[in-house]
Amino acid sequence: MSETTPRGERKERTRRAILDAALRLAGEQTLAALSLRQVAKEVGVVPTAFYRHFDSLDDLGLALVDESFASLRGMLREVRQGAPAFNWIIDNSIDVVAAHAREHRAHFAFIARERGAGPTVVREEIRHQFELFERELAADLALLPGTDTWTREDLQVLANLIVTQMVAFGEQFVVVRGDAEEQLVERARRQLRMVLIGALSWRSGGATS
Amino acid sequence: MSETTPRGERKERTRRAILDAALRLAGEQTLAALSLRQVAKEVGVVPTAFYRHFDSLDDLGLALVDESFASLRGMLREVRQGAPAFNWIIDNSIDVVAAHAREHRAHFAFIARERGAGPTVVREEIRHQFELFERELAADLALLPGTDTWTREDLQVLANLIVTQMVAFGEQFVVVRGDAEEQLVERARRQLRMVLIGALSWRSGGATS
DNA sequence: AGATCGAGTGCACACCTGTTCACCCACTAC
DNA sequence: GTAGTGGGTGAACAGGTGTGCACTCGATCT
Repeated sequence: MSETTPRGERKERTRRAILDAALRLAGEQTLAALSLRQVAKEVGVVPTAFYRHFDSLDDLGLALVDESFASLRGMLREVRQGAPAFNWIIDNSIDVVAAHAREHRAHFAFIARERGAGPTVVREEIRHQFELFERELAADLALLPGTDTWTREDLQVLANLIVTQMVAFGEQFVVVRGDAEEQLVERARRQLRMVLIGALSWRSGGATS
Repeated sequence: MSETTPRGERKERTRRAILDAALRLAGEQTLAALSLRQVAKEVGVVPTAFYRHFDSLDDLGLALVDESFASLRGMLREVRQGAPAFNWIIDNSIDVVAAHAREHRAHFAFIARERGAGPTVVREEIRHQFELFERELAADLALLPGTDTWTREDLQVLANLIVTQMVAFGEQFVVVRGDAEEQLVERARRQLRMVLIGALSWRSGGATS
């Protein structure tokens, strides 16, 4: 190995290879069922070389979480560029999530899988990241027309509801193939519309029945 | 082992012990990361005895899924006993889910975990079971006042939305401890109210913004 | 020029993995 | 009472597991 490469570059290349291999292998099972030796073999490197880059598989898992959420944050930034109106949320955000899920399918699937199973530390980090999303979304919602009379708590509750739906949408989107995709998008759009109609008549509409 | 027990009873007892042990161990990691020998040791039985009861760990997994959903079905039956009105759905269904989640915490956690990770066959079975729930809920929703003009598809979409929320609620409920529980319940109630307000003005209310 | 660093190697260890096989021996059926 | 059934045993297998340690040898520093 190693023709004549600058040191840092070589290290970075191996690190990337490990991350990619782990992401691929975790896609077939789950991170918790993954072994250091499997990853090393997939990369084409001796098992002990792994330790030059990560302390443990949990460490690797956290790195993958970071990577995955980096692309998700990019997505969020994109969503925020639109005009602040309810219709805009419905039409744009779902398409943006779908586009990014298509592009980073492996990362989406990884998050979906490790969100519930996966090493404790990884689960916690993912949950934390989603909480951040939730807070940012709540802040955005406060800027929308019609939410003037809302309490901070109500905004948070709605944000949680929307994030839950989007997570579920992403999870299903990543599993589905081809023609069913558009169908899934249409359903998500309708659901988000239902939710936002309900939200619009929240303070004004009152109770139920 | 085996003092002087009737044969069938003895077998059933061991089977139960295996299921319980597997449920407990899976709670600490995930089913996919579980080994036959771990389970056998936990039960206090030799590894090969496992095969007298299950063909494989996947087989065991399916049995656990069946068990978990059996209690969920009991829950569903309970929810259906109420009067068919929107208010009733909000006030009852969440409490019922919470009560059952408290009582069958391990089963709920198992489903939540294995829904995303876990052996393929187990994932598919869980997804299928939730689909059945969705269909039953859609049928119930059709009986409610105000859904007369809805298409079958719209009912399905709303049912999916509600099931998604309830699954997310169950997942979070099972993770939380003590005082935060009631807070979580209150949030779920408010969210369900938002959703149903939106649903009520679905056909009548029209688009948005 | 020579010294140092550090990514990747190779070997070794003790342990855990699924599965096979022949074997008990308490229960059941006759 | 005698034959058969079947849950549980214990040893053995070929292989996979994480990790420690001494090593190479090119890239980097002085």
